[in-house]
Amino acid sequence: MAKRPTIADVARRAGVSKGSVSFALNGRPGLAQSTVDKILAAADELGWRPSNRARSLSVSKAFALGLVITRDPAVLSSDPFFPAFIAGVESVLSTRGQALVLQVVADGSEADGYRRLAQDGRVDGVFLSDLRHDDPRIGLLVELGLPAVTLNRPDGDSPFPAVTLDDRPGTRAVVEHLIELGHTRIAQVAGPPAFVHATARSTAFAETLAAAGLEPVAVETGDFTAAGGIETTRRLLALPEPPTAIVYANDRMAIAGLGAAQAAGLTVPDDLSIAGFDDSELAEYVHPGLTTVRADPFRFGETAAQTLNRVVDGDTDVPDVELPPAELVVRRSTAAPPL
Amino acid sequence: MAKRPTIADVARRAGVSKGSVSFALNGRPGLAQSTVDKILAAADELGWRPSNRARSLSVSKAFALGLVITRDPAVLSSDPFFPAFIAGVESVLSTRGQALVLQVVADGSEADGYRRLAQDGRVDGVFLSDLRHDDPRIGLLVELGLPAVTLNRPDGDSPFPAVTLDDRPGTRAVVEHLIELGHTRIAQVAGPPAFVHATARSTAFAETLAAAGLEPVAVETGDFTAAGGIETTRRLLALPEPPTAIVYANDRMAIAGLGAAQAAGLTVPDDLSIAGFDDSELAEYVHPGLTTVRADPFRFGETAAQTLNRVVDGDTDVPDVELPPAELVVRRSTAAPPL
DNA sequence: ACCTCCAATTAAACCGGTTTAAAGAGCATC
DNA sequence: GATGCTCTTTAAACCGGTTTAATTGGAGGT
Repeated sequence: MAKRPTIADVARRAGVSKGSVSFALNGRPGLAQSTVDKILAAADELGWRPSNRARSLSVSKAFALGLVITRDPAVLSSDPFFPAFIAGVESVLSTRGQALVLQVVADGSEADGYRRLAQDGRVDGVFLSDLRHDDPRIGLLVELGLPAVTLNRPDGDSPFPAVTLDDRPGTRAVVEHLIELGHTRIAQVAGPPAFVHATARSTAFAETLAAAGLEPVAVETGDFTAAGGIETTRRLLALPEPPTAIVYANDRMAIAGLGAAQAAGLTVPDDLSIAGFDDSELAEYVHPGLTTVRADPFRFGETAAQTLNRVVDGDTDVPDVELPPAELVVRRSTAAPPL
Repeated sequence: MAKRPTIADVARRAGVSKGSVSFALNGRPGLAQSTVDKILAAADELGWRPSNRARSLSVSKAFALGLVITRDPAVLSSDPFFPAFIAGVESVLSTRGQALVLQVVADGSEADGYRRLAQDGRVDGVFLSDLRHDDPRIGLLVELGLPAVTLNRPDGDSPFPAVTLDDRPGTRAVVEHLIELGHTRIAQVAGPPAFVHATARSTAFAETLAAAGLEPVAVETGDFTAAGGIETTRRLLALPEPPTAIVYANDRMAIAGLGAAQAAGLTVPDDLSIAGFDDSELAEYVHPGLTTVRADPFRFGETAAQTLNRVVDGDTDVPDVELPPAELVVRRSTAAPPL
């Protein structure tokens, strides 16, 4: 376990100064090509890689990006979004020698998470996920001077670029699909209205129905968890005139709702049609297969990382990026309503 | 956005030298109490927090731990283990001002992930999850000189402490539960035999059956994914004498298997009993609720982080830690076999 | 042969902490 | 009053890079 070589070792071996090694490594002009070659060869022979720690200190950068997620079971426990999103982020970071730093915080104290990342200088920028209406984190990050990219577009002013994926076309497609099947009594289980993406799905739902001259049987507000899916579904099924189709704001609630309907003695899709949102792994494999909307969280992560890196690199006025909208995936959980 | 204060600012304000400030901060003896108070007061007034970067450089520590996970959809996509595990890890790290660095790597190239974390000096230690038989990563980490803790006990020699959760009692309980219900034709969908925890569950399954004088109808090897759960279940149901109960090595395969059975026209549990492993969120809410085994990944993360930190802190001979075994959760997916 | 100018290179400061060796202060001892 | 000893405190080196300002050497011009 010999100590790793330092820049001084390389300099000595190449017969030049530390500064020249630094120049050669960073491809800065002003060095003769022959010298550059000599230095790179020496570095190679010694297997030298510059120390991140030293570099971090002298250039005041962390070479890392941060993601704060809440420990809230609703978001954390089995959300299909984050793992794939993170994989997408990493696919970008690994090519640039950057790392991803995770902060998991207690529900409600996300601010502390960002503050910690900033004060410790652990990261050069952060991802702002699960954007809320009038999200206080935007102001916080401005105050902390921490670059960021928002996932979805905030409603207020924001100095940060946004990477957006329009949930509305997918939701619209689901509703239209149900209407085409002949449904007129359609209900929704929405997500918490505090979230931007939850309300986007909700308004798209309402607007599509309205465009067809229909109105929702009922709209229940869930919390994106399976438990919430059960509870809201039970309420909908207990209505004097229950819906013949339910549109859920995510797959977890939909799969739980499917279970609730079956537990209530209903057959899906004969008695009740059910649609989700996400196309999570299990959606395809439950019985009946879940009609849902397919997003691409991996690509979301990839794009978000690229965008954030442009900001971090000092690019001003990085434009928002719009991802291709999620598309409808029709499976067996939706069919014509009972007669 | 004034620049953050440095140790020199604090020293000037307190009228002492940089060194004294450092001593005071780290609670080292040799300073008069009055001086310590004066320094801490000055630090407080300026809102000074030592720079992690500078500290990292001078003490050659990263103040961070690392986790490498594979991008393999089988492990990544909706594994209920990691998010909760990570939350547990963070609950420890956040109190110590440490960070968690994530590396997501392409399937099969985990070695690169660890190598990168080590060479970049990003972390002081790593978690070794999803331990395999004769896991090559152990040798790699020894070679890299990177401290680690293994999740489960490796079969070969290992210089690292292990945090273990015995899967066998839980599996045994499931099988005994099925036997008590009257099942004699029990099959298993195992995990990939390369994984230590997969074979632990498999041997416990086989041994418990054998102890009751039974033998498995069939053992299929799945890959922990929902798709694999479907496929193996179909094969089991197509046997000339199909099982009356199937024990799955995780919930994802079990839930998919449940779907496959229902799609084949069977009623669970009347025609077929099904049991999973993990007690993931959806287990409770699918129909019928899944009988499974409840592990505690949060606590696993917590304990692993504490243990790894002892190693990182230079404690030699940190003992292995055994977590309380997972326990059986009986729901509606298991019942007496059909007559 | 001398001066100028430019390209290539280097010495040294710097980032913000930690740590070691040495200096200084205060007091008892002889 | 000099010596020795402990208790505090400090100056300076160090971690391993980056960056700026200064230096060197050689080519080109007159």
